[in-house]
Amino acid sequence: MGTTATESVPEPKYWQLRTVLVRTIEQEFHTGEVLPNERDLAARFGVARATLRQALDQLELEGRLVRRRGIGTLIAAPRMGVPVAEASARDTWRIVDCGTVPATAGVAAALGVEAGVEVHSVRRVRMMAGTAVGTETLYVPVEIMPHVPGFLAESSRARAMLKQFQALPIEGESRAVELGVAEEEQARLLERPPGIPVLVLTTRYAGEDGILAAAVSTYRADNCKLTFGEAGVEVRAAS
Amino acid sequence: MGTTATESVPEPKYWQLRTVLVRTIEQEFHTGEVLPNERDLAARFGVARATLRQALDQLELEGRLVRRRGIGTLIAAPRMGVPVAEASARDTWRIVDCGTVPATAGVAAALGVEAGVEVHSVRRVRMMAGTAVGTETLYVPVEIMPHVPGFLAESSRARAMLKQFQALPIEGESRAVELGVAEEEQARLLERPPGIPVLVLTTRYAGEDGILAAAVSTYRADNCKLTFGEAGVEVRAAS
DNA sequence: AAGTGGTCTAGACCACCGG
DNA sequence: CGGTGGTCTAGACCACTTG
Repeated sequence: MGTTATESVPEPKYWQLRTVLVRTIEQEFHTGEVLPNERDLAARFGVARATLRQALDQLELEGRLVRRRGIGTLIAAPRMGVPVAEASARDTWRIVDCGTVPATAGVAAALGVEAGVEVHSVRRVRMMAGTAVGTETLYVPVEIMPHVPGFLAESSRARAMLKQFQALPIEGESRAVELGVAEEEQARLLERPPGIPVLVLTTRYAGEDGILAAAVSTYRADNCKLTFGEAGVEVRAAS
Repeated sequence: MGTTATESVPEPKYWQLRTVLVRTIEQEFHTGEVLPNERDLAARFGVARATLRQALDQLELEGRLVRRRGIGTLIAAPRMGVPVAEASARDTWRIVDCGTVPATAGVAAALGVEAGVEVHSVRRVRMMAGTAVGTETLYVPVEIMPHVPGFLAESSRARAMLKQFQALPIEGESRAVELGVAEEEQARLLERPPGIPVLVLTTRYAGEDGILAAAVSTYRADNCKLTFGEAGVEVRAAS
């Protein structure tokens, strides 16, 4: 409603610039097209390159742009919808490794156990459209799954862990989503530099007597839109 | 900074700096404490202030720091868990305004109707611990709720709309979460400058014959962690 | 080799907060 | 007033991609 016309403090240049760029790319560019290079754009708008880059940073965070070193700045494709509900399709996941280690403080909190308790962990990468969109580490206390065979090759052991996990008497799940940045480990798995923004999804699997397992997933925030669909209510956005 | 000498591609300084700072603030600082000012920190680490700020930007995105103009940089409190399931507590919401307008392209897509169709909208701000943590705009096609009284004061009309919405025969909900930045409107409601990162939650309410309503919410990404099904056993087996 | 985005610097000025 | 973070500049060099 009446937005005050009086700006006691004029908006920063990079934000004005972003607004102009949003309009421009919505009206004059299509997915995959290349913007003029940063030096030209900065000159055209009469700002320093650093200021222009601040505006582009915003647009990249919104998923409107993709910047590729050595190539240029492109209009991004719409974000992929990544279903977070239980999925059967195992082939969209690639197992990375697994292990059995004492729980860190964070993991222990998610599992509702004491820090240091031994837990199994399986790390996977989620693939969509040929690219890595997310990582997941599943944690299950050894007490919950005591009979994981130890003599197998790592990939076989990981599969055994997942199979046992899927057989657990899970009664419910609770999830949380927050913003984070990819550290070295995740960044490598996502094939991106460290520091890229990610959506961090924490899932807790509850049984009758408490938490049976927990998973921490990171999804590329530039690429991905996490979807929580109730199976019956899926909407056909495709047309 | 004596780090590993041979990096095929040495990590950027700001990332190394972030790593150092993470360790420092985890070990030597508590919530609410104030870091040394940026100029001192930059000097201490032997980098330009802009580089130090790049590292602080990362930490702010992760919700570890809060920067206050004129005050300093503080260690942030842990993020608030914001339940996203249906809540009864209406008092945590503050109605802003409402209206009846043609659907924009985005809204139309969420509702599964054609752009331009008339829709009711109600805008609210979600308050937690005395601060605005999120905004929400609810959209319901006029066709679904044809009998909203038009002669009332705005606040009464908004309440009437919400009441009618809650009486709709909703059979299921599907949600999506993605990253965005707050534009002028949301930024004002959140009492923050434009451009702050937000988690954008899109909820679609489905009835038997299609989408009855949709809501677009934005939550401060620095502050908030969206939680789904906190109740522990809030299960909904798809059947 | 030429062109792109990514990083980094040194310095300046501004808006805000407190005493 | 002095101190803080926020913005902006002009320039430099690096890493990556393509021809």
